[in-house]
Amino acid sequence: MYADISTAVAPKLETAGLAMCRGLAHQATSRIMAVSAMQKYQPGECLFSEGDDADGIYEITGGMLRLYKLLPDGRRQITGFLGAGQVLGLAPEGTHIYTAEAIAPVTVCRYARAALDRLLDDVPGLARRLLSVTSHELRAAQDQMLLLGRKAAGEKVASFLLLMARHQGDGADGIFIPMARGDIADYLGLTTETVSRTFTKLKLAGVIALPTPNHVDIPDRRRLEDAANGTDG
Amino acid sequence: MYADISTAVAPKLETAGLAMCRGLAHQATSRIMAVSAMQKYQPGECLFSEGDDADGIYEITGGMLRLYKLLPDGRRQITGFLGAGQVLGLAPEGTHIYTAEAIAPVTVCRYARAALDRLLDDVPGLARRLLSVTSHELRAAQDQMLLLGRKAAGEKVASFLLLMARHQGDGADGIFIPMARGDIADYLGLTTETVSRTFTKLKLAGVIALPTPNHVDIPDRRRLEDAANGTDG
DNA sequence: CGCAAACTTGATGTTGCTCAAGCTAGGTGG
DNA sequence: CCACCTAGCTTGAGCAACATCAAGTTTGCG
Repeated sequence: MYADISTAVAPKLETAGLAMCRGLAHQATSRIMAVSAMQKYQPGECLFSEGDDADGIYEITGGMLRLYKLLPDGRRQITGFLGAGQVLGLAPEGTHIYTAEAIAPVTVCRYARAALDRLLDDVPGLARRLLSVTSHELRAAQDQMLLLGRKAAGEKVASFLLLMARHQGDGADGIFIPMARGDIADYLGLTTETVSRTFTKLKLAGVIALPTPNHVDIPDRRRLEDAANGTDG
Repeated sequence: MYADISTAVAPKLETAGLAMCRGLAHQATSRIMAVSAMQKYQPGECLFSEGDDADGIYEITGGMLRLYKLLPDGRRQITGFLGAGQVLGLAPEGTHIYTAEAIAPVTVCRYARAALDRLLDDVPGLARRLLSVTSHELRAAQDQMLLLGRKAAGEKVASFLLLMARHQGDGADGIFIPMARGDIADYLGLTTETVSRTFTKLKLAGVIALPTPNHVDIPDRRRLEDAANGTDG
């Protein structure tokens, strides 16, 4: 009845090519591809961990993964969920500052860091491309700080659902939630129980429908947006 | 008895020059300086606001400012405090995503965005320099997400004090706090009252001393670090 | 000296966490 | 094909941390 995870979370890889090379000349593209390799990861597998040497940069071509940081006692903060077309692993100090782990089966294109670094001075537009990637990550991080520091549970969950909807192309009412409640909780700074209760409240209020725990229908986008900003009752 | 704000928060501008040009050739430096201008802002004045066209990039040469985002109902999240040597205003979509406002009297060097953008393809190393700036911001943002989402009030305040200490050169025990309790609260996702009470608790526990509300002494750095990670009792 | 802004402290309230128990669906083996 | 088992989700009851509301107190400035 519903699409399974592997098809649902890898919706639309641009047939034209990889995001890393978007807007670059053909010759630049082929030089970049020369230092790349495709890899696959199963759910639960790590691409790299916090503290590892950052010797690779990755672009996701399919699937979904979570990025997170841990405190010494095991508390976890998920800093982002990444899907097809997104780039990760650009570490400033040569060391990864978060762990990257597959949620759904992931395929990535891996670029050797040292080689890419050498191309940086050489390939026109590449640095600008990477700057754009990092700036977008930064923008997302700042939105998330506002959410974590100042939004109430209901607003957090509503914001999360809107993010997922936007991420899945905004077209249909129905969105697929590939991650577990515990992952959502660690992303929003809540507990599993609070996330679950908040889903139930939104359902009872008629703002969303939950045909299965992993599928959310949004009959009225506007009401969800109000819930996300506290602009509702 | 204590240094006033203007001297205390502008400790050590590299005499050699501006951070923007760090590591660049002399000729590159002069081309960058050609598109720059010095400006001053008094406490409370805005360099730019969330949503404004991003037509300038700024480097702080002295003073301190706060960056923040607002929710429609006025709740505020401060995403960072910036001091001498830090760069801001690199907006991905041509629109600023936060407001930048002076806390202490600020002097900045402003680079016209369009001009700097043109230099990007032209001046070797400049793109790399900006990439490094953005990557550091991103790293700070991710640390802050962990703090906002998963740390308790005591851990948040202790982390903040360590950040301030690091920022001020780590040398002496005494650090100067140029911002108000309300600013600290909006940075840590707390209220003014909770910040104040938490200072008092740390003082009573002997972890810090508070000779004035704006001066903190840290007799034992290690204990404060434990408090910041929840590694203490 | 008086005022305003910022800080501190206290009393009370609410949100979301903790602990604990059922529920549901998917997968496995008889 | 069905019973069982497990992992993840949901629900409930009680509680703790932090917010809110409301005074005081201190500090710097005109």
